[in-house]
Amino acid sequence: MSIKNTSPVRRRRRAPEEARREAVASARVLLLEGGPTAVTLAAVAQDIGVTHTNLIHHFGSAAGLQSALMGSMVEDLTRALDRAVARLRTDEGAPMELVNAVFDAFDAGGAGKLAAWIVMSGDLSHLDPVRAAVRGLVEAIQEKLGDIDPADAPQVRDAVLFIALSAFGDALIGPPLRGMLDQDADAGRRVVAGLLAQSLPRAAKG
Amino acid sequence: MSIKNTSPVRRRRRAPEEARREAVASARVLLLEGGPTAVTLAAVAQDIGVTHTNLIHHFGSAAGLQSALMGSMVEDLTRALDRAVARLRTDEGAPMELVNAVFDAFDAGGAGKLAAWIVMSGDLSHLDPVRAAVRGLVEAIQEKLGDIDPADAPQVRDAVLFIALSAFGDALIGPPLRGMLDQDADAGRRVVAGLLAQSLPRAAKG
DNA sequence: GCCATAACTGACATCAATGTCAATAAAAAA
DNA sequence: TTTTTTATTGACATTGATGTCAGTTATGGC
Repeated sequence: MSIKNTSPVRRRRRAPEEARREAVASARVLLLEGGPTAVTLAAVAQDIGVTHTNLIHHFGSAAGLQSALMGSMVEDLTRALDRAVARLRTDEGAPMELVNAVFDAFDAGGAGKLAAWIVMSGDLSHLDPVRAAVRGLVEAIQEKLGDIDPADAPQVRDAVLFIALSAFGDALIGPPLRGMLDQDADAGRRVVAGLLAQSLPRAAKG
Repeated sequence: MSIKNTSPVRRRRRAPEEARREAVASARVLLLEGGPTAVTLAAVAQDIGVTHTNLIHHFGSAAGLQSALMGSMVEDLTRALDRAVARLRTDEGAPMELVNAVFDAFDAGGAGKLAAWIVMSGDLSHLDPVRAAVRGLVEAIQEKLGDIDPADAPQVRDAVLFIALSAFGDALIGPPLRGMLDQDADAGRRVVAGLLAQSLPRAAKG
């Protein structure tokens, strides 16, 4: 007679939001450590201790997981930019503060690298939330400058474009490029802040 | 009795260098059109009309093909930077010329996107040839400025750093970012050139 | 012309990633 | 408690990318 040794396997069961949160967090680490190809269902599943089928259940597909990852990191980038805006609106921060905030936004959690991945993958729709944050940055700077000559308004947009391009570039190739030029880690920020101080239109401070 | 219908299949046979050149050219197009995941042995093989086994024969492995692609595009980037240096040494070019040259170098043939791919893939050794080109750029600018105060030397390195960061950033996210700010296609170059004119140390022109 | 070299191919084998499906177990609802 | 819902799993199937191998054909050197 065969003994049915059906020892009931204990399972942990998390709320769907928690399950998704855990998976996205793991996927983010994998992306930054091993690049885009490292983000696979199997890798994430093993990392957080579930089966890859479980991930498909929660995200629908591998593309769904990647999409959720993009959304999460774009959200973080947007939040970081919004924080920079808020700080700009309250403080009397020098240009260096603004530059640091934007550089940090692109650097923290590999947001810059992720943005590059999104661009290279082709679907730019994930970047939509960034648009509002960038425009908020423009408005905040304009307000901070007080009443500026309307003719100087384009300069603010130029400044934001320049800071964003530099911060993005720094997040991706900053380390190797600074190595080529024997520059320290803060060189990018320092240079950009210096240029910004020269170029931003002066205005009557509040 | 079976008739051996061995109609001899006609094959074309190229010199190995030509075969490699064709494959790398195809791989580059695939990379820029479809992103890193689009560069597969099967895709390249079908594109140039050979079998994927043939590519393995010439490049040893898929990684070998990717490495050759990286080498090819880094070579192009280096050449473009060297051309910018040469132009800088002969002409009386305005800052805008220099900025255009560097922006073009990162833009042409998707060099910037490829550099991002290399960085995200993790093996930075492929970027080694760029180091010499970047340093050459610094020296060329210093010569062009003539005898500058030695105390101003760091400013040249700073200038190269922010031009390179901006050009690289522009090559990757320039289009979508400019879209967010309602800027035209030349905005990035214009802003950087303007800042450059302000920041470079003045010196007695030859 | 003849032969050695190597460019080239087709037919496999392998592995990883994705996805399907039925069954199971945990939690909520009744 | 009983029922329903659903998070979770294991056992498949499928597809694509990579790689191996033996054999075939083109080309240069003799």
